[in-house]
Amino acid sequence: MSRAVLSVLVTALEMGHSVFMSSISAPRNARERVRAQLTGEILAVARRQVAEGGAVNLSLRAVARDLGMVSSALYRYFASRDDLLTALIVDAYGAVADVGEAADRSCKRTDLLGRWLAVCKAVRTWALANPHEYALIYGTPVPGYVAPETTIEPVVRFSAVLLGILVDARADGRLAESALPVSRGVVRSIRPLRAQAPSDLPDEAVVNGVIGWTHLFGAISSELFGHRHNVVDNHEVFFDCEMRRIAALILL
Amino acid sequence: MSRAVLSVLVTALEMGHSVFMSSISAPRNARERVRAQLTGEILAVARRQVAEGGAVNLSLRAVARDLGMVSSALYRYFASRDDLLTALIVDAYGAVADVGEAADRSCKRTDLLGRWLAVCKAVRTWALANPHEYALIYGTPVPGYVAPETTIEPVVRFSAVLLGILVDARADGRLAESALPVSRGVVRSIRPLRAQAPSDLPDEAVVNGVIGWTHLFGAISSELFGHRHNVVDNHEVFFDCEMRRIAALILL
DNA sequence: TCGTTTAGAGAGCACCGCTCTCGGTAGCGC
DNA sequence: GCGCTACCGAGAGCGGTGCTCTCTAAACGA
Repeated sequence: MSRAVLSVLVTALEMGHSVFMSSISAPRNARERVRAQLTGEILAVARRQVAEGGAVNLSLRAVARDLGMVSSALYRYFASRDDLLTALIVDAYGAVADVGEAADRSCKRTDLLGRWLAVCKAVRTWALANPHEYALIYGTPVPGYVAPETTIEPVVRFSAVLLGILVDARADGRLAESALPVSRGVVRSIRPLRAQAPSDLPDEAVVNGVIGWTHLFGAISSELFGHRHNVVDNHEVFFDCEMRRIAALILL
Repeated sequence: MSRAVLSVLVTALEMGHSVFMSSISAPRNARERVRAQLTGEILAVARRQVAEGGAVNLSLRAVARDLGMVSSALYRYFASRDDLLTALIVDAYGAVADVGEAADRSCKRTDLLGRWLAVCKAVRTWALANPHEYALIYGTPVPGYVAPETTIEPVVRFSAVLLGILVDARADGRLAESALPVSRGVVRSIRPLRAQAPSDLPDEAVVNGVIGWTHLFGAISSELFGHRHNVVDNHEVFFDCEMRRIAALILL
């Protein structure tokens, strides 16, 4: 998927376009303009409802009522409740990528640890502020649900942030090397990511990147989903500590 | 909560007793025996339904139909759908504790790395075999849901397994020590767990224990919830690798 | 201006969780 | 052994859900 195509997709989403039912091109006439407008309003109301009561409590009928229309009319814009939820999921992925990129950019390129910690902190802060949207992404997936292609772009964007730190660390000779060798089997197991990562990035760095990424979302989920009840009582302090320890595994 | 009380609770649950609506004592007469029996059947059917379609698709009416009774009759046994789900959640916590304990026991006491890896592998295997029950625990919590006291016991049991490994490592002088000091703030942040852990266990070991625990469930959730799509393609191999790397952070 | 596309309203279907009432019965104390 | 009572299951019903289908009216392109 080319960068140009991606940006069109993103633009369409930002304008409130549903990628699922309407065309991706910009509104050409009044009808399409009002359609885009209403699609955006539906998404906004749905987003607010999810923010307030979680995905379980998202009701098409309630959204319709809120907008002063009848529930069946909503189906002109979203084919199903799942479709509406999917749009919100794509949004949430985008938000995570946004805050991650912003945090990374706010640091000096050479401050590798600072960049890593800033990204972690930014994602956690966003998750705390938007717990239900976080849960949309990292909570229980809907049984039988398959993530649409549209989620690929923001996910790639976020992983690019982490990979960027690793690439710069490599350039500065600051990649950590473990005593544990990376076996051929492990190298093969990460082939999908390997294919997207710069080829001069050592396998070990890629492995450690996945570990860091896993721990980041593991720690946030742990806190947000209540699994640190009776374990940790100052989540922020502990989070900083653990992300530093994970960083020590990756960076010198 | 004393050990004796705990074992009574566990026994009651194993017999299919609902801790929520019926008394905890063993059935004293025929009436209570048949009640316990039916409660167990309800739980079994509900468990199967969750296993097949996830928690979202658990329907009281469907459970009732399956048992040849009318839906309202179910409310004699469980006050609400949430109550029924809660019973299943407690069950799932218990299952995790069970497989963890069994895996730990199957290893030589001095084989610390082996014990850690065995526990991790056992939990992952259970999660793969029972994905929806895993999601019941580590997926999105129901908004407004507060875990009942009953979940404490199995959670403590599982954490005792991990702490046991740390305690034995300490005894054998095989606790890893990081270059990163554990600040006073961090020590304070883990006070709740500190209070339950053996007091001679160093703070750093407790911190690392939480990190290991976090990564274990982070990695399993990552795999099970599909976040390693296009990243890892041999999950088992990578899981083994990452849990070894996390172990290196904890054990010598 | 005329045919076509599109949007919204409304009724309705099948399901859901949950409540309440009512009649029958099984187990209890006496 | 008998009567009382606690309990249990059935049934109807309420308000809610997602989703479908049909109908009318309005906006559009030609």
